[in-house]
This record gives sequence, C-alpha cells and structure tokens, in this order.
Amino acid sequence: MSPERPRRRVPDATVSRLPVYLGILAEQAQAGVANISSDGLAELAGVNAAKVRKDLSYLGSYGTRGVGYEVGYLVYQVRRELGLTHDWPVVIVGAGNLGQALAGYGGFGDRGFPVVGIVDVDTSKVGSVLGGLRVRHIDELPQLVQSKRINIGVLATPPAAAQDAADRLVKAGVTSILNFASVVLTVPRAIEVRKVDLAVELQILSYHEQRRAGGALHAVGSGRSASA
Amino acid sequence: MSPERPRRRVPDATVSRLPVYLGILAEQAQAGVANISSDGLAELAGVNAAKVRKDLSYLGSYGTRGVGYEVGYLVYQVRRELGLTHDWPVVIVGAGNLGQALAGYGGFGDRGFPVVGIVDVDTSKVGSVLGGLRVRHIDELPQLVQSKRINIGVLATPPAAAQDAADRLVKAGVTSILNFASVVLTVPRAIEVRKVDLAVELQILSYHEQRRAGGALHAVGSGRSASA
DNA sequence: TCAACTTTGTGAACGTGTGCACGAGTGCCT
DNA sequence: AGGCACTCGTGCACACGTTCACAAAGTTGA
Repeated sequence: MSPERPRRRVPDATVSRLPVYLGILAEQAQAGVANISSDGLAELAGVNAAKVRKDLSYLGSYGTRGVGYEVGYLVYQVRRELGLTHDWPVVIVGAGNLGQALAGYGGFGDRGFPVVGIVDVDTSKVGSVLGGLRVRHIDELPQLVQSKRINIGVLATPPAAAQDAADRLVKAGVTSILNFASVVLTVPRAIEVRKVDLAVELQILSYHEQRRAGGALHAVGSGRSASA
Repeated sequence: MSPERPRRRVPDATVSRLPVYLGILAEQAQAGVANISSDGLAELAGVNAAKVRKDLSYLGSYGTRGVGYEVGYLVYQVRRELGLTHDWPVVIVGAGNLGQALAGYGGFGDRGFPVVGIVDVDTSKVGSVLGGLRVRHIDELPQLVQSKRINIGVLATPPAAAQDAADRLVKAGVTSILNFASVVLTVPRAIEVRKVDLAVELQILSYHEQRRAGGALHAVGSGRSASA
C-alpha cells in the first residue's frame, strides 16, 4: 500500500501511559519549560526513566542526546499518536445518577471529548436538560450517532440494562465504549471496551488493607457452609 | 512465627480479577445456581478457563474435580480473601461536582464501603448536606479518620488540590487512596493508591479510534514546530 | 579542535502473566 | 465393582513488560 510503513505497533502498556505523560508535558509547557529529560519526566510521572525512553521511542526518535526532549514538540507528537489532533464527540447512554454527573462534569469537553448527546430508555427522563443537552430517547441513537459522527459511547446505565445498551451502541455504529456499569459486556471483537468500575477498585484496596491487617488471623474456618 | 504459613502471595493480576468473579458468583448464587465450572465462570467473566482455575487456586483448592466449584462456598472464600467479611468505611475528600455525585451514588455502601464522612477545604461548602452526610472541614480529617477507624480515602478534589489532600489523608492515618484527580500522587511507599481517570480512559479509546481510522494518513509533518 | 559531560535509544536479562496440555480426582451409569 | 465422562490443579512454554547497562550522539567549555 504505502511506500513505507513506519507504523510501529505501540504496546498496550505504553498506550496507557502516554496520556499521563501528555498531561505532565502540557503542564510543563504551560509553565514555560522548553526541554525535559527522560529522567525529569520519569520523576513527574512516577515511573522508571528507561521506561519513559522506551515508551517515547515507539513514537519515533524525538529526543536529542545530551539535551532531552523539546516539550512543545513532544506534546504535539504524543497528541498525534493518541489521535487527539481533533475532537471526538461522545454520547452518554443512561441519564440516571451517574449519567447526570458525567454530563455536568465538563471535564470531557475540555479534554477533546465533547458530550454531544445523552439518551435514556426511560421516557419520563426524555426532554429534561442536563449540562445544556436535552435528553433524547434511546431509539434516536442510530440517527444521533450517524449525524454527529460519534465513535465513542459512554455507558452509564444500571447493570441490568448495560448489555442491551451496549448492543444498541454497537448497532448504531459506535466502535469504542467506556463502560461504567459493573458488568462484563459481550461485544464483537472489533469493538474496544474499557471498564471503569469503582466497586472493583475499592475491593482491590480492601484486599491490600486486609492483607496489611494481619492476613492469616481468624481465618480458621475450614468447614464448608451449607449443602452436602 | 505461625505454626504454618498458608499465605500464598496472590499476583496483582489475579487480585484485580477476583472482584469480577465475585460479582458473577454472587449473581449466580442469587439465581439459585449451586455449582459452577471454571469453564462456566470463564465464559461469564470473558476470560480463559485455565486462568480462572489458576486464579482460584491461589485461594486454595476449593473446587471439586468432575463437578466444579460450589458457588456459595466460593463466594465466601473470595470475599474472605478480598477482606470483604466486614465493612470498610471511607471518607470522601472534596465536595465539588464529583464528590457530590459519589456521595449521592449509594453504590458504595451497598458494596461494603459506607461513606462515613465528606470533607472540603472550602468553608462555604462546610455544613451542607450530601447523601445524608454533613460536609465537614478538612481540618477535622484526623479526628474523623481515627474515630471512625477509616483506612480508605476517596480523593475527589480538583487536580491542583489533590497532592495536598493526599498528604492530609496519609497524615491522618489513611493507608489506601482511590484517586479521581488527574494527577500523579507522591505518597509513602506503604500507601496503596489506585487511580481512576476518565480522561486517560478516553484518550486510550481515542488511540484505538485513530489507529482504526487509517493511522498513517496526513501524518506527513516531520519538521519541528518552534525553537531552533 | 578536542576532551569531558550529558542524555538518548536499544540490546539483553529478568520477572510477571497467559494459555496449553495433561495427570489426578470425582461422580454417574451399568 | 468397574469403566466412562467430566473437571480441577498445575507444570511448562511462550508472550509481554520492566529494568539495567552501555554505545552512540549530542553539547559545553577551554
């Protein structure tokens, strides 16, 4: 196809760190810092310097030996790699507690992910206004997704409704889903799903607390509970 | 020390999956399912069956060959391993947009993490009531943490205030932090921090969308922007 | 110009996580 | 009782991620 194929495959672990680097770099640029070394960036990001260099090397050789990385240029390159050179409109599915909070949050639009639609199955919620947007019925999803060229959907429904909502998002043409429901979604392989689950995070913290608290204590019970 | 040391070290990757298994198992128990195979659980969790078996084997040999796992008993064991045999009270720091939403969410208490306090630096917010709780001043944090035996803190402040809030949490005696601010926290090594960052998640999705959209396109620019 | 110093980019070693494949128990049916 | 079907627990090989260590490449100062 193309005369050259400079498309390195960026490892998942690296992709998940790039946004962190980007945030720090943008802040440094704001503060007027012109250059930054892998050591400096590593310190601010709380990771190993070699890891920073290897991560950035997947984007290309944008550093200068003896000097470091030019902040402004690196910001540009990371943004380009992450596809942040233009906005990605998103639609929120579910206008309950969480959906309302997300719609009113504002942090989406600022970061290049403007919320251009909110839908819900509940007709009693349709028509109300959240964050300057009128809630529409979920049946309008396909036309909304098409007319606004939406690729990313945010799932903020109760667990029981999540799979159906995901199916509707996929059918409407969305290819990436940010899932806030505590449910494992089943979607076509081509669809990218990321899950944000507060309960899971808290339970992981609980594990560490429990471990800290003595671990083997009172863990004597070894007989089964019920059944034969 | 102890006569025996049955404390297997559970890998991080496994710990992060246990809550998922737990949710599914609890649901199955609710539905009256008595036994489940690693295959069945794997299907519902969207992972490999061997992985399920290996994960569960870290807790002990709780399965029965030829049969599978007894759901109720496994629920008990996973809960015990995760330290969910008792509640873990949490305090929310930051009564802004996000803090309010979290306080009103309710999903915390249901899952064994009752919100027993909300604090903020802003004196104008102190005294207002969120989710049945009166917002207190952040200076009351130490006494709140001590009197309520709080180990887990939820950080819901603006980015600029997050590090200070984290310092206060640590000084007050909290040992685990769930961080919603888009900031890399610096804390003592013994403190467990988990970060939930919507912007990061969206940017990761953006990466995949961009990659899908053709990748190498218009990526011709190879000259630096500013500076010499 | 040259030497000393700084910092990148990356090969190689190490550690962690995943998935296959199979031995070893267990229950069921005849 | 014995054989068959099923499923767990785990050793092993492979893939992925992290860190070290160092040559290469650049800068600075005399």
